[in-house]
Amino acid sequence: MNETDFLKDYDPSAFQRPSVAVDLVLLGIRDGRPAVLLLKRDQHPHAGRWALPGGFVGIDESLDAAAARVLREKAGMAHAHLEQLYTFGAVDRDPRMRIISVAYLALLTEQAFEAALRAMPMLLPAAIEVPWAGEVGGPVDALSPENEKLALAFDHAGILATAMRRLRGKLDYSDVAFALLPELFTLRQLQDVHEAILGAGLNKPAFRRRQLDRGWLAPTGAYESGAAFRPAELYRFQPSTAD
Amino acid sequence: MNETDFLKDYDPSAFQRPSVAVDLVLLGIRDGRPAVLLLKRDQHPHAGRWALPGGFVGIDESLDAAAARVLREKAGMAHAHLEQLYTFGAVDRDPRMRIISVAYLALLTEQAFEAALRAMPMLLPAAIEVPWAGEVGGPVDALSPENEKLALAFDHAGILATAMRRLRGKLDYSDVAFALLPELFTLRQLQDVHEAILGAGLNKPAFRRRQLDRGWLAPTGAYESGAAFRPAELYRFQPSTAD
DNA sequence: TTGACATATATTCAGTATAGATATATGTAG
DNA sequence: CTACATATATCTATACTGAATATATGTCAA
Repeated sequence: MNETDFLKDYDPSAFQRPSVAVDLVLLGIRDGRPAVLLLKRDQHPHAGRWALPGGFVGIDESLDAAAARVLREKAGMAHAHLEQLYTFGAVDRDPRMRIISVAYLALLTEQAFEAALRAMPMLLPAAIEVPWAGEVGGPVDALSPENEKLALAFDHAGILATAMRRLRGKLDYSDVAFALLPELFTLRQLQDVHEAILGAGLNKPAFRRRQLDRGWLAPTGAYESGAAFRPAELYRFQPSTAD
Repeated sequence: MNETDFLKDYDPSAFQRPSVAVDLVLLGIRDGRPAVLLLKRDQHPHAGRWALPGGFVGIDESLDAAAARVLREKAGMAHAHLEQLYTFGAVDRDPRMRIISVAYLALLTEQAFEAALRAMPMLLPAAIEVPWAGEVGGPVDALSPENEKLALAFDHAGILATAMRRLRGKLDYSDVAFALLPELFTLRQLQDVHEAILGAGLNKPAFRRRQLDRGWLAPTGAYESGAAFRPAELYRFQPSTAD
């Protein structure tokens, strides 16, 4: 910004500022499908619709800190994989006033997802249905536990679609999948996560090879228990030293 | 955001709002290297340092519209490939006041880059030096025409590094490279753009094959002229119909 | 105690893509 | 007309991928 613009701004009444909020896509895998945690709006506007948890950004609070605070306040969660997704700034996205929303993607393990549901009973777990393949695609649907399409508030359907595109895009060149898994996991669990996000089956031996060759998987020597068949080895995610 | 938070906001004096700005990374290829257009700051803070062109977002202006306006006002340009990059929201990124900046990446053809320099003589073309390979990396440097490292204002060095990471990441699965080329171009020019952005040489026959197999290149039957050797065929970018 | 079973893990093989090297084509310049 | 620089085409060895097959290892039920 240049100085002329800035000087105008020194007078707080010179022009109006938009409000800035963060909205969280709390995403996990549930019953083999991607799922998101939603809150029901009980007030105008969009009363009765389902919304992503969010909150305004404090004047002395960074965006990342605001996202972490919303995670704490709305999902009762101290830590999660949090990454900025996209900033939504259409003028009329909120009919009340100008609100710019910085969307964050929060990735939850299955345990964290269920813990959030217990801690905050007003949260609804909604399965995400992605009706397109690959990474280029239009809207997605959020389904109620009864498998009915949910009406989302504001532009939150668009935010959700952006989250799924981002997640699919990053899946095979980044380590995001591990943010959805517990500390110890089997290769089958890792593949299940990939398949849930991609919405497609994968070739098992090829998947194993690629994952093991990546150098991110540290075998633990321990094995899963309780299965009615040969138990699989448990692995741990080990961030690459080469990075 | 929930209603409690929102009601607080109905009273404009209840809490302060941050200012929201857009900053543009005006990027082109110059002398075979990626280059960015910068403005010298003549006022406190960071007086004498070089900054990305930017401007505040109007209360009735979408983020994309604000970016397009800055492109027009600061670079004298009606159109360019514009995409949102990342939103920077550290509390102390501007010492004067709280300003959240939504960074945009603007891709300019070589002609557009030079036209901007002519239209706005205060713009400085700075070569970008990326001291890392691949897509994961730290800071980058902006070099003056005399090849000296420029001191950038605010967190703009970080924004520039984010832009280069994004560009490298998108290069081979998206069509961004064509935004840096004129309407008609040869395969050699396309490869030059890729090599400039990646900072590395590429195998020529393999590059040609991959590009031609993608289905984005429409041969025109016309050939370049004026070269002291066999002229190459001119191609046109044709967005895939399958997408 | 033993064999059926379901899954993990290992191996193999063919088809495909890729990098790199080499060969050929085609314009300008002297 | 020939040298030359580059475009374009062809070839080959290698790596990767998907799919099929074989073997290992636990639980469970007869």
